Amino acid sequence: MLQTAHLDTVMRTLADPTRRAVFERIAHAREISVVELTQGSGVTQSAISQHLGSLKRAGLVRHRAQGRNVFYRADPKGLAPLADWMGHYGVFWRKRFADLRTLLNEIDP
Amino acid sequence: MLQTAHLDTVMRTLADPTRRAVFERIAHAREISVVELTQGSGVTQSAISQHLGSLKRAGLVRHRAQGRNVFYRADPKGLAPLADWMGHYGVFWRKRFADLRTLLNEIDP
DNA sequence: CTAATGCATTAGCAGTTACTAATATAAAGC
DNA sequence: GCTTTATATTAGTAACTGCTAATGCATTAG
Repeated sequence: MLQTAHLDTVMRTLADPTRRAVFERIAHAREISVVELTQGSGVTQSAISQHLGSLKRAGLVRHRAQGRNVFYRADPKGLAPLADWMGHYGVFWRKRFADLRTLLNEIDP
Repeated sequence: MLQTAHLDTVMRTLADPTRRAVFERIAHAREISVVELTQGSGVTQSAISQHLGSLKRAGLVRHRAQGRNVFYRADPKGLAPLADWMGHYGVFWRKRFADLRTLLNEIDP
């Protein structure tokens, strides 16, 4: 399934704490350059660039080149596979909860 | 942060497709034994057992021993850190996951 | 009791990954 | 022009991970 493959990519991409921190900084800033992301990250510019490549391939961020800078911004749609996956659990746990309530009401009306 | 450490564990645990598949099977069944989980999983019982250990440590599942069987069930609260994290992104998701978070906290198995 | 079953644990290994260092490219400043 | 700055890419490496095979330990079956 293509859907599942995409979820796989998103999950694996966000699983790494350093990369997730990069994503969070991008998401909280409207737009941010690679220099800024590198500063205070604790890793080299190379590492940041590689993480950005992963985030980009996962569809979690977009970028825009301006002069010798490249600005990154989060793509809200990128989290959709994860949101869908979690939403699914919300639905059926709600249903299970409802079933349990029904059962309890039948036992003790 | 302890919260962040927990999210880390949950994310890393669910990132592996095999392990996530195990979790999904557990969640969809009310209760399921290790034999059943092993059947049709494509991996050995040893692998399943190790995945169950990870899921347990991440707080995503609970278990109950009965005779020589061990039955696993999903702990809805285990997904709370993930729902919490996702709630920080976007208006649409914030509302969805605020509701889910409430639900997860209401359930006490 | 002995054999078989269910599950967990361990060791070892192959594949993956996150990192640094080095290098390439291109734009901006001098 | 030459130098500096911003980013990407590549190679190499140490650490991690998910797997199997082997083993141990209970519990049930015969």
